[in-house]
Amino acid sequence: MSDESPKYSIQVLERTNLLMDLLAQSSSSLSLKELAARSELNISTCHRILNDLVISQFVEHLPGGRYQLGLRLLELGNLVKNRLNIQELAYPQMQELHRKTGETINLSIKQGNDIVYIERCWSGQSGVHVVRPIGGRAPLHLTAVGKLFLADLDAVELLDYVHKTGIPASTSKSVNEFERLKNELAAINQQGFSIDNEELEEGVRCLAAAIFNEQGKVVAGLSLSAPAQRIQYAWSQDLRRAAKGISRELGCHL
DNA sequence: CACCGATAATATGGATCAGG
DNA sequence: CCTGATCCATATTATCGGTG
Repeated sequence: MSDESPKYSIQVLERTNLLMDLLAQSSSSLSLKELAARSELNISTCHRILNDLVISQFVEHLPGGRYQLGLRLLELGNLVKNRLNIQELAYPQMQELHRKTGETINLSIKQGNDIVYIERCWSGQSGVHVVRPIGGRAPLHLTAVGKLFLADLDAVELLDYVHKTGIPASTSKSVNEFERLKNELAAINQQGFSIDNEELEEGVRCLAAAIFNEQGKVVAGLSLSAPAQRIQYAWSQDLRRAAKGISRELGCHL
């Protein structure tokens, strides 16, 4: 998680956010004591904040005293989701790509220094599939879609990203030096698609093509992920074609 | 319009209580 | 005895009106 948030000016909001993040990171519910320990907040501070979150239903207070994220977040999340109509536009194309390749097709957008998966097309049948959860995140420089966004940055913004994150490696194949990354991004802009060659996860390769808005900015990426040996590089052209089609529907005329 | 700063309002955390 | 809930004095913070 790499969220370089500007400084909070209201402390409780920062703390509230911290508690919600802790709840989000935990797979199970957490007790007051655990939350206080992990957040390093005083137990009574924790208790008060959580109490108010329970009143607003951002957090649920389970019998037994444990806390978990509440349904209110789903309500709000759905409002946001409805706004992201890029998914609707992209979905038919994603289905088509999936039908043709048999592999998982993802749609992702950029948020801070990460990409977030917002839509997915796959079928559980036959063999191993690479499936990332919707809402899941991954660093820009380690993913095919992320590199599309990086390739769209100017030199200053790219340097800024590199400094802020330190472009850490995730596997032995990760590109974690600035020069190599820069060269790769230049190549991406030339060829119109990007590759993640087992850089985020061993054994998994991805191909991706960018979706542009009416101003010609990259707003999302269409990607295909599969076990490394199954990837066919010809698919990158299919991705490109599909991404181009979606871009046109978004009003991009390039 | 953004930025200060005094002050009212609030959050804090140690202490204490409750209950299992 | 341990965890969670509540209380309360006070340190910290948010607010709002003024100023450049």
